[in-house]
Amino acid sequence: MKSNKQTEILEFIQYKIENEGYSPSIREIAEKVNLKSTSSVHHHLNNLIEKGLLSKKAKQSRTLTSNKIITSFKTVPIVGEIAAGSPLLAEENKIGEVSVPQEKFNQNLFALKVNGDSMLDAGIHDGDIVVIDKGVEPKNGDIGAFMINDTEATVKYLDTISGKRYLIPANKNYNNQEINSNIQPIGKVVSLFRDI
Amino acid sequence: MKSNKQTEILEFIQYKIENEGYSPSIREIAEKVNLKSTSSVHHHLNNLIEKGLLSKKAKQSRTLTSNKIITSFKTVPIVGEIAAGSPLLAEENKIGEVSVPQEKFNQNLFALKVNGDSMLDAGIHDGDIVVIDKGVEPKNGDIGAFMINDTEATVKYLDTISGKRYLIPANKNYNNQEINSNIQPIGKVVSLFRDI
DNA sequence: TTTTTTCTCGAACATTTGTTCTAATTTATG
DNA sequence: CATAAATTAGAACAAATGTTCGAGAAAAAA
Repeated sequence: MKSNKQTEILEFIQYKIENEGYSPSIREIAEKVNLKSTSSVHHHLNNLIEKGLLSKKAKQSRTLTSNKIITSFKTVPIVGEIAAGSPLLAEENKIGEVSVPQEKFNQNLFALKVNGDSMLDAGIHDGDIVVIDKGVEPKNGDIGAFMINDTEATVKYLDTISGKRYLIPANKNYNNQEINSNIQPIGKVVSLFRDI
Repeated sequence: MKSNKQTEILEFIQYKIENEGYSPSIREIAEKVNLKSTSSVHHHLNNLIEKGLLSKKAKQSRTLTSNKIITSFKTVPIVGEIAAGSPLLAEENKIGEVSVPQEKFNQNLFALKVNGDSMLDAGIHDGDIVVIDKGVEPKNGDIGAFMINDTEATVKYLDTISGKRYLIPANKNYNNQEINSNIQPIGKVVSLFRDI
């Protein structure tokens, strides 16, 4: 039976963290929820911590954190057009971010804005954002991201046809491209985002 | 010319906030970046604030916030298959979550797992997650979510053909469906997620 | 009602923490 | 080298903040 005051306190803490970017102090909480004594708040905080709804560092100010059980997401940088020579993964080229479930993938993620319609038949449209896992080398049948001549990035199917490996677009207006030393795999495409 | 120390400080603050959930104190920063005096840190903090890279509340502890321009995300529930009669938007039916940029949309968002390939030519595949804005009524040409007979949800194009309004699939194997009183618009499809 | 538990208050205390000032040190500049 | 500017250190101070204790008030239970 969670008391009304404690709900009030919890919600204020969450509001404050989300909107101000830092935890409220005990006195700020007291004022907000109309408690005259800091020890009253202290009491409720300990209660909330026991219930597992809050965490804090002892004797340190403004270290309250909410333990709300939500899926944890991480942000992934979207790298824009790739200028010749500039490293693909540099944060400097960031044009945006996407948010992906934290557990799902490892650390080596980045995103790329798709240019053109060469993968249209795979449901990948111009302007879509694809998330690429650098830690996974694309295998036959996978959709991968590849670097061409160290200047251009492209997203294509990878497959082997009569012993030779090709980048294969999902659009009949484009041709297969045999893989040579100028083409380096970047990673596997694992996720896709689209604004409609 | 951003000094090395200041970069170090900025990165530590960002790291701390992201991983611990709250800002470090000045003394914690001093120890981390090997400065013996709190005033040295104080000096650099003011510098970073002048440059617009940081914010803080004066005389209040642990209120440092990074001004890094990042998109803020919110989570949206994914509602699964819709059983007859059960309300579509109930959190109880949640089978997952997606994360979308906070500013972009209003509050009335939920997500739906796409069943079937009736929108294949629009690049919407079986198993994709579509985000639906309940606050926006789909107009002609939009992709919308619709409730049929209060039991089934579907995602289709909406358009008017010779004066009559139709739900139009993006797949030639499916037929248009004239809108009658059994079909209610839920909202507009605004975003799409796919795991590949 | 009586008893018990929960909640609240007030005050005092100990740390933590931000702030300020001056001087020493280092680094850049001419 | 001499000078100026930037960086760092040290100490002291004031304010903010978490913590604790005892007692009273309110609510719940017996």
